[in-house]
Amino acid sequence: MAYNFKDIEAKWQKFWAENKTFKAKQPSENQENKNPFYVLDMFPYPSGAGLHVGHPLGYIGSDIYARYKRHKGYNVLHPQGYDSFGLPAEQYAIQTGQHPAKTTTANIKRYREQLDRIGFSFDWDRQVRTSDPKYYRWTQWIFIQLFESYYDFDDQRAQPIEKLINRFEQNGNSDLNVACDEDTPEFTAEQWQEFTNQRQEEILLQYRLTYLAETEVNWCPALGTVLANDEIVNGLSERGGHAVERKKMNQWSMRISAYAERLLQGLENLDWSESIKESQRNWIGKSVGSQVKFAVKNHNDFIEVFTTRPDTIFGVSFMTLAPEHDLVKKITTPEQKEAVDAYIKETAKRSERDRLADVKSISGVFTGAYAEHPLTHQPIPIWIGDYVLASYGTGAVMAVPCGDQRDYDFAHHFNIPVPNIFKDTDISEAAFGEKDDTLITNSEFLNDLPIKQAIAKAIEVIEDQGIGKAKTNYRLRDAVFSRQRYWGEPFPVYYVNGLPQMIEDQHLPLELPEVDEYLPTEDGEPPLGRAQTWAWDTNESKVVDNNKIDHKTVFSLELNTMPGWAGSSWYMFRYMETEKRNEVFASQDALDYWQNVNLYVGGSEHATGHLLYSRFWTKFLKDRGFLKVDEPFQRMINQGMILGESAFVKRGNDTGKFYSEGLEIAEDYQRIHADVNLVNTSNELDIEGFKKFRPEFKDAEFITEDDGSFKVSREVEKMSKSKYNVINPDDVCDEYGADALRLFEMFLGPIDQAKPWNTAGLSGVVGFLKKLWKLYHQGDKFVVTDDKADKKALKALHQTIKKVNMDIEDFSFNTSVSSFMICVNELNQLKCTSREILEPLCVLVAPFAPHIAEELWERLGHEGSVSSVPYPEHNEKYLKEDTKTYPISFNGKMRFTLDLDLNLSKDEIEEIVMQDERTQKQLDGREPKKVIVVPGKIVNIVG
RNA sequence: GCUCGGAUGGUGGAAUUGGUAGACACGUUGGACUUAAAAUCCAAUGGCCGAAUGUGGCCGUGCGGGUUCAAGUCCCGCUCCGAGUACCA
Repeated sequence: MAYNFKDIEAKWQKFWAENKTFKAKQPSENQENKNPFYVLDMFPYPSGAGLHVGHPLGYIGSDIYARYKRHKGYNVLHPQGYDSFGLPAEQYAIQTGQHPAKTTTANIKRYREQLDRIGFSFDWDRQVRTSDPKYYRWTQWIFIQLFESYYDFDDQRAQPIEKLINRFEQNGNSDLNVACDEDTPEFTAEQWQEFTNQRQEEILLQYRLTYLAETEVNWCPALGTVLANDEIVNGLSERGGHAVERKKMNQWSMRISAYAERLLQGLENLDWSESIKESQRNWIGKSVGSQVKFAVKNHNDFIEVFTTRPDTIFGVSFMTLAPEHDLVKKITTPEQKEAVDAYIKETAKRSERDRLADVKSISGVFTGAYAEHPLTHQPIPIWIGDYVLASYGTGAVMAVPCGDQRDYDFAHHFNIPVPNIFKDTDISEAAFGEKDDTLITNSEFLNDLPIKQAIAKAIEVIEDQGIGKAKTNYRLRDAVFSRQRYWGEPFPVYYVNGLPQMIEDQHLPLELPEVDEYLPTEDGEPPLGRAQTWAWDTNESKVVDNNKIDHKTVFSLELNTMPGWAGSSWYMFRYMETEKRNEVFASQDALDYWQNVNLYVGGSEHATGHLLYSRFWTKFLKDRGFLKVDEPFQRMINQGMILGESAFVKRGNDTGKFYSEGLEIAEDYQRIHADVNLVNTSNELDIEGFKKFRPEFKDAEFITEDDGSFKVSREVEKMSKSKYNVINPDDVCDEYGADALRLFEMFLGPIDQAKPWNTAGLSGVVGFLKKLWKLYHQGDKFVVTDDKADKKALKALHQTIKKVNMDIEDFSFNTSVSSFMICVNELNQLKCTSREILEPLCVLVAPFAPHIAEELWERLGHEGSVSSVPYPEHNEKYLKEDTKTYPISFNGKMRFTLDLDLNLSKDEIEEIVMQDERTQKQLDGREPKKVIVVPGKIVNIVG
């Protein structure tokens, strides 16, 4: 019987679904007392385009691992769900008027169908959707917990806000070491008691882990909305090409900066790639230095700067403020006002990224004001420049042009003096780069000190004189948490006298209201501003019509929604719960049992977003006693992207004719994407199909090769709908089967690398599956014998077992597939039919190609699924070699090989090699200088 | 710009982590089977040169240097490509 993947795959997918083969057991159901193991994929955003072959790459890898762990006797939790809030659904809603919930549901259905065809061992009973009110009820709940908490640096943990209020009442806030806004005023216990309730609430907001603050956004006046950086192309909005400017808005923020140190330290114990950990380290950006105050002349103000190089303080020749810095307006002199205002207006048009990336154009304006150097008391001109960002550090720098290239360039550009404070150095061409042994000069008490000591001394003096203090700074900024969007979680917040109030836990979820359109309102309010029924009745504890707002018992609700990362920051814990999802985000015994994700698989592009926010929320939930674990993802594997092989046709600019790739073309031409589904493996285009593919090509003329074929050129690009290079996994499953798709995706290369998809290569794994099937069959008959296995066959099998076990642990699946091929080729050659070989082989391939394995397992006479059968383990006795083919090298170049007994000593090997006539021939009479013998590896003769 | 990756035959990639570069596949070429095609099987396949039923030589892992008996692998300096860059997910 021929290998019929269609019937086999449908049969076993049905079997798995009906028998709930991959259901993970909760602790109470876990009679066999298996150890838990949690394998998780980063859940997908269900886009309208559906899955392409790039998406399942990581899922296949994690599925192999999950199946492997089941074979190893673990109770495996391997769930899947959807990150179903997001911009694309909202964009689509704006264009079509369709409710995003509707399109999202349809997209999810399509995703599910596609996923089901690939044979994943997901426990679908546990799926989550972030846009489901039953789910986001708990996202809102976590938000409230954050609101009700502050961070204590002495305890290194979050604490309930009541504890802080208590401390205010006892001692005021002067001797607290807790996270708060920079500009929080000091007060005594007496003052606190005398503050109005309103004032107290305002102060508490400066401590809460989620708080309201003015933050900058990309505002598009024409669209009346805030844009993501993604929606801005070359400084203009992607939709409509309108101008975009930076604008301050009052928004919710998350005080993630309080966790900077713990997020940094926690990386040490994670089994993640060093590169991702390094990215997070750099993102958190810890730097040690000092904060210094510069008084502004003729004003009662100070400019605070942070510097990692306080030793260079005598090299300061100007200061630069971010154009958005609060002091700018205040200190600018009347003469400079016009220039400063114009400059601020110009910078408002540039994104932060543009400002940082552009190091070539130097721009800035003098404010007319001077600061006083805190040590020399000399006047220092204060400039503004867009290379300084308001959101980083204090938004101001003390410029030391002799030591910092940007300051150096700025000084030269504006003819500002560049005093040199580095002894015996040349700064005529460029700023001086740091060297440890350099001495400081022209710096009073720092003279002739090397840099390290000068830094220490400078901090000492700065602290003594009360002009600053040692400080550790982090680049990590608090995360803006408000979005002016419809399709996100509503905040469980209403406003009384402009102050936020939380809706009580028992009244959650606060569900998204209906709106007539998904656009902002006329006066620039977020889409929720369109809702007619969006007010909170505190007596009834429910949402009521806006016209009932009386600011006494009925108040307006928050109009912003939460960002995409809200729901994805805690979903890994939701999967742990099955029964009590309405009562808790996850129950304690489930959390205790599953702990955290043992293996997380997803893209490295989330390095500093999702992966940092999830760690933050996990730490917070642990601090407040809701979790026992400090980290969400213990081990992580990052899959690379699968790229598409785009096809291009050449179209003449003048004649509009299409030319086959090999032809000489007289006129200028354009390269146009052709749908890759219209091109065969020999790069020949289906001309008729192409004419139908886009109506405007209907009557086009095609100039073919001499043999009548029309060829396209190929180029590797990102797989995307707009490039017409998308390969749909459904099509691959239809034509070759899910097992072939799974094997091929793994065979393509290392899971963590980007690599192009090439459908032609599929025939390799299809051939393998056929050969595997053939091993168990003779003609139409299933034939497996109880014959004693051949020694060679045992060796082939056990080599493969050893290799595959190692490979799975290392996530090196491409080499596993290779070794399966080698093994099957060998067994076919040996005409092996022995059960002793074929039964373990079947289990061995099961995680990779589960459908064919289940079928063969059944044919081998077993009942039930192969998926929990113990995984084969290799036996060294079948692998033992007693000889080794030694490469014999001369000066590092291999000249011939020699089979030698592995038990030979170094000297014996050397003797045999030297006696070999080929050695004498190579040496050609020369006397070797040295003979290097590495037993079991190599012989190298030097001379 | 900054941060993090990557680069090996015509193609995807392998190389026990410093020890025979190119495993395994795809593709190509030749052959077997066939009226023919598909499927299947067999053989060859990094480049150049030399041989001509001898198994030999040179070059070769993005580029330029270095360390070493030995470098795809380690070090220094570049080039190009990809990802992230704080409101895409």
